[in-house]
Amino acid sequence: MSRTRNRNFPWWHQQFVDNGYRITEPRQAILKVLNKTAGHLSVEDIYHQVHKRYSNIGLTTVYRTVGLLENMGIVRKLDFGDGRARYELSKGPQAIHHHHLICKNCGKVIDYKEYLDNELKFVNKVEGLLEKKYNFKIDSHQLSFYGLCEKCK
Amino acid sequence: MSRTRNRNFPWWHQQFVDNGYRITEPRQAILKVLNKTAGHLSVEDIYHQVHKRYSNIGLTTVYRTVGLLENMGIVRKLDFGDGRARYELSKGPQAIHHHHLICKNCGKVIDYKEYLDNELKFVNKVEGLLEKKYNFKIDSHQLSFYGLCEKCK
DNA sequence: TTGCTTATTGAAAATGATTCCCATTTCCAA
DNA sequence: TTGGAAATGGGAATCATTTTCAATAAGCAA
Ligand SMILES: [Mn+2]
Ligand SMILES: [Mn+2]
Ligand SMILES: [Zn+2]
Ligand SMILES: [Zn+2]
Repeated sequence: MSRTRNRNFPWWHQQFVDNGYRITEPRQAILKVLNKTAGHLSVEDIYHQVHKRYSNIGLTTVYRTVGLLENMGIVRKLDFGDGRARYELSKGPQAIHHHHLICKNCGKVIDYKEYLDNELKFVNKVEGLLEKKYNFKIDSHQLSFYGLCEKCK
Repeated sequence: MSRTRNRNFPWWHQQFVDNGYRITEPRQAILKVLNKTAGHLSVEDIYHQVHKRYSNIGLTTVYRTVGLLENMGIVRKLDFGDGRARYELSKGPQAIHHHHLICKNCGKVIDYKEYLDNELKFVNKVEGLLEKKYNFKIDSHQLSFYGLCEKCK
């Protein structure tokens, strides 16, 4: 057995290194929560989860980390109109491309993955068009449908 | 000339009446601003505009009215990540169905209207599917593309 | 028109999410 | 191992939005 350190780094490790960001305990803990917990987590949600194991990690750090992850494209910031930002993974093995169906009355949110192929075709066309016409470099999109859920309609 | 009152009500008038909402000066002033001013207005933007003519109308009223209009489907609430809500007409002669292209760096927002027919076809399909599968009543959608603008890329 | 009922309003205070500050700690390249 | 920059955490500060409540004014009935 060599004393070689475990090279089985998490999927996001290299991206941190490439950006010159340090791999700290708070960051690892937060990423772990994001990987393990499904759904649309608020900063407080994450904070509470993280707090179970690391009661020393501060709320401010969660805010900062989540912001960092957003800039890195690892996480996506969502606004469902409940007054607080929510986050979900946009990279990594857990992340599945999807969009949202939102109830305007009770705020229920459904992740849906239907029509991915059609969407891909459609979205690619629009992206190409927009990139050319407006000289943008597009790297993501978001599609949301709004209405009333089963219970609320 | 008859003394008959002008029946040339603004397009949103009937919707107010139908809902039992009163047609007040603040509400008229705010609607007028929304109709006249293009773009994505923050509550403060609206407040400042309105204030030019009606310096007595309060900020709170703008918040309330804009919320009312959102519930009525007259206005759409947008989040471009700058920490304040923004609004645009979603009904009336000024409203043109469109989506947004957003620069993640400088926050520039472009309204685009391309590919409307393709989109309509695609969106209708998805809507139908989602309504059936999740038993929702869908009444609107939002599509946004994110990237870097000409200057920022 | 006049009065009445009650929705609406405005000012000020409260709230609450997010950011800022800064002294202290931690990562990690050399 | 160590110096220095990056990161942290806790409390204060911000600032958009909401709440409160007394005053006002739409709109309906008479
Ligand atoms: Mn989701
Ligand atoms: Mn727009
Ligand atoms: Zn609902
Ligand atoms: Zn830009």
